[in-house]
Amino acid sequence: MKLRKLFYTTLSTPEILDFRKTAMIYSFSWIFDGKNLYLVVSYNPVTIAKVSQIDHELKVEAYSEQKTITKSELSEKIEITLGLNEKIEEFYEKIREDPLLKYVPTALRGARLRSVDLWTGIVTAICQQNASFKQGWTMLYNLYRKTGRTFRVENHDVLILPTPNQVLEIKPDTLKECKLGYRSQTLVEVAKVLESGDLEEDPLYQDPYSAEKILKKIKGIGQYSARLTLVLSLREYALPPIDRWTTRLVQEAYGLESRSFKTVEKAIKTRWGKWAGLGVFFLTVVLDAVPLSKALLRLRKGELKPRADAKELTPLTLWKKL
DNA sequence: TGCCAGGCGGGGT
DNA sequence: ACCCCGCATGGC
Repeated sequence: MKLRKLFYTTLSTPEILDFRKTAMIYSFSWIFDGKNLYLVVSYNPVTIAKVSQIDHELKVEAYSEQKTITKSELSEKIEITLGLNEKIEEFYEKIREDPLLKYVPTALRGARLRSVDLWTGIVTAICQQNASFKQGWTMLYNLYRKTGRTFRVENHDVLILPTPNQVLEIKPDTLKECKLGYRSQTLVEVAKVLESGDLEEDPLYQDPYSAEKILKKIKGIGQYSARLTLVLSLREYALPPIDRWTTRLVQEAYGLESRSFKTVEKAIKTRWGKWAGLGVFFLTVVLDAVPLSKALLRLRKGELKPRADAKELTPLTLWKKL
């Protein structure tokens, strides 16, 4: 399906913005092509923004099945998606000397988190459960490729995930081909909940504690997945998603006696404050999301910058590989 | 082969 | 409250 161009607008950028890195991090090839970032702005009607940087502005072109969005609505959407209004210098101030994140303000200066919609966020989190980074991103890739829909923006194909309703229609064999294993049941659970309209979205946007509680009601969504979803889709950083990987790295870096959840959470909140969730996100980027044993070796050697030359699959090279 | 990986829920204390 | 186990699947 080819989308029609509606209009374009421009957006002024904050002083600290590295558009290229922001666009690259954890993006598949259909999201970033090396120059343009393709963002799903709406599912109904499907509307995609093509974003590129020209001098000190962002050029934002809207493509859609139907004209319903206005220039100001689009601008606001892009600002939120790219976190252009976040005072990232406050975060940098907190982590300037941090044993885990000290290179974020330099090596990744201006990189922001590219947020996604709630549904895409939950699906992403499910794929990260009890699997390596590589396996998790392969699962998500399979879902897009085998069950997603393609929309053409000029000469570029943009994939979007099936809607919850569409997930419930996928044949079991097709879902199995995506290699989610037992996680596919959770995917179906989430699709059912979103489709039923039972998910109370309002409290999700009010305080993070009730948001976490609401998401955890879904069978298969625990604390980690709930919090990761909040980070990825609502830019809610107060509650850090803590997994085995983060736990061990934080324990080692800060010399914690215990690696209990409470101890690790407290250490993270103390160091990174209200930016805790963003800190966990960037921790995976600076360590190229390598498996735990390798990550620990890198920490001991002080190799806490992402490898620019990486030939492997990393958060920064995903767009070239998948 | 066997074990582990950005978890999770259920059943045992 | 905790502790422990099984759960698909792929990679080593």
